[in-house]
Amino acid sequence: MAERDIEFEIRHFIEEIGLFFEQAGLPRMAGRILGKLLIANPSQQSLSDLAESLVASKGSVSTMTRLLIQAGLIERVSLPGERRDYFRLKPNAWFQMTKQRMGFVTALHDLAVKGIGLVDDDVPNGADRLIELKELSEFWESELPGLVDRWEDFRRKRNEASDG
Amino acid sequence: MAERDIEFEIRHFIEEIGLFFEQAGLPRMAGRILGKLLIANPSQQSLSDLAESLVASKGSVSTMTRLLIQAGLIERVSLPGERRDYFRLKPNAWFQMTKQRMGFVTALHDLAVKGIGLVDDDVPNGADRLIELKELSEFWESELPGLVDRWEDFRRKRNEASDG
DNA sequence: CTGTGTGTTCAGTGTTGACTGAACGAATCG
DNA sequence: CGATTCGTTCAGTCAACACTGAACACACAG
Repeated sequence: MAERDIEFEIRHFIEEIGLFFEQAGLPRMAGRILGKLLIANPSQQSLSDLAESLVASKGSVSTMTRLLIQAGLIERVSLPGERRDYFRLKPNAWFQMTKQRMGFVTALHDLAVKGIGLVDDDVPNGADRLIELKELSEFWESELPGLVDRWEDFRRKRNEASDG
Repeated sequence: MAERDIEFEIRHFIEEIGLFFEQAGLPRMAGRILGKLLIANPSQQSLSDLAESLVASKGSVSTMTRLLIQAGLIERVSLPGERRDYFRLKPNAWFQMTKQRMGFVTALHDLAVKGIGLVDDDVPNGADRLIELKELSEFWESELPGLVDRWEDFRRKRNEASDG
């Protein structure tokens, strides 16, 4: 495959990742930054690097990096004697993302409990849908710790396999 | 607590649910419909019911119910000798939602594999972030079946406890 | 000090998309 | 057959927001 084709495919890949994360609720540009950082070499990229390769304004990249840092997906890297900052994906960022989703779960739990309190006690099965919701969030809360453990096991085993 | 207060609180609850699902990517009106169906008595509501109680146009409700049906969260109920249709939450809708999220996971998996193919083989650790992504989606795929089983167990136990 | 490269902020723009309201088709009742 | 009610569709409106580009503040070099 020619150099030019690969370059084209990489741009396409970044765009796909951008669309993916847009669908997941992030601004498209934030998704593009994630895409770029996923395949970038070197793995850390400066704000100007990102702006140039994504054909975006520095303002936009600045805002989006801030967003992504706050979301815990990337981190800022500063080097002594270097004026510019670099950004790179946080290790374990993807799992972090799923862990953060758990905030949603507890929010749902609270809402469910609140709703149950509002339902008329005299109505038979009046709160059954809310109870199901509450139970689901409790289920997730009970599952999370084991999930984290098994993920760490999973990663460890993969690493051992690739090292040895 | 006075009737009027409860009514007010219920409206507020519906609004909160609406905001919650808006944050999760749905249109706010779709979230409000879910909120209404969560506490509604009776549990099935007609399009006109929903439009009236949510102070929305029938057009909007029609569009959003279609969306929610396609998402597998609600279902249409028609009765013989009844002109109007009714909508109600699908049982197990909430868990269905988490299962559907898994579609995202496989999409991510495909993207990760694609990205790995694009990374220059000569670069040491060039694809490590993509590999982490791929492994995470594989991890989720391996976890899902057990998760479903345990959720069904969980529900069954709760039901037995409340029945007996 | 000036000059250069850095990142942030912010007003303005353009677009997306949720929502409305009216027009329409379909079904039921008199 | 109207007349009525139901649900859908669609053009238009409005607000939210991603993104740009310029102005700005800061740091360092000469």
